[in-house]
Amino acid sequence: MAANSQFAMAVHILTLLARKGDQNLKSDAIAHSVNTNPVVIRRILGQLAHADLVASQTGASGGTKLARSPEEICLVDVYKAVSCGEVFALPSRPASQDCPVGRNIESVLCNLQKAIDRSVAEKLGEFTLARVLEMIDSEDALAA
Amino acid sequence: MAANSQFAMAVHILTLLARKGDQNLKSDAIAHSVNTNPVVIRRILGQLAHADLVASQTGASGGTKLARSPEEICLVDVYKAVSCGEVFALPSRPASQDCPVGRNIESVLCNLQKAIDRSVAEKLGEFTLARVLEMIDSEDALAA
DNA sequence: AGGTATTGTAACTATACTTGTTACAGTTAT
DNA sequence: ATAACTGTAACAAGTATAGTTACAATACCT
Repeated sequence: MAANSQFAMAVHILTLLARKGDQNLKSDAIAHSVNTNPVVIRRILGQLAHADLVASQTGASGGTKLARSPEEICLVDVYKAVSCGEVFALPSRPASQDCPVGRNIESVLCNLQKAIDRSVAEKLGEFTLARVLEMIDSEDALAA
Repeated sequence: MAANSQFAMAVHILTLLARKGDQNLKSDAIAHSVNTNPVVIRRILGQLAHADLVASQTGASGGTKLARSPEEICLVDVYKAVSCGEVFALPSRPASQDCPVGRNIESVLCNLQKAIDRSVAEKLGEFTLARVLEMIDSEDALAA
């Protein structure tokens, strides 16, 4: 499969929007920077809008801008907006209830899953969009 | 897609093997507990064998047992054995190099990816197979 | 009002991964 | 020898992502 890169694209998109400040940015311009199709961008923007991270305007001179300041947008929010939030999946078929292990593995795995997902969320909680923007700009300064 | 549940199945399998101690367990018996096809089990066992977590014997009265004690098998090892170890993917297409954000986003995302993957690995490093076994057995004791 | 630009979304294709399944060669105990 | 396993190839079905085209709905601008 094409590995799920929506989170990466979402961060890219939000970084562009953050730089644009209060101005609307068109999906076409974003698509150019991300190097993909505008519809792919608009799909992701839809998910971000649903999470109240961005706001779009239709019509001529429309486009999208951030719904909050970059300091108030956390990468956990982005992650939750565009992914299922689960690092690994539980089996689709239930284990055998005839087996002592099968009977209890599901709840153990479920707790483990929650612990792992929580640790990802906590780590992503350490980063704001503002900080990503700083990193981008400082890398650019280094290259200059 | 069918979500990737190989890690969950691998933990289930290893728990069964841990309970069996030094005795060989057949893929058929494992498949019964996991409620799937023996070939699916053998595929995962192959990955676990490659990581030196289990050892199999072919032939009549063959099967598989742990290659180390449950105290020496960590869930990070299992995770690394059966998955790519990446919580999110980087985009397959390179970003536009004409754009200041596009030029630098990849290295920022790559560092972020490493940080997240590291935090997952650290959390999984807190659990040994022995501890999973304890959890399974204590849940069983509660149910009894 | 009318023309134009832009979003939102449906529909379709190509690609690729996971799971389940059958089949069978190779290997080992009895 | 025979029977019982593993290892693995090959294939089908299901499903997710990414890319693309197309178009209705919406809003600006003259």
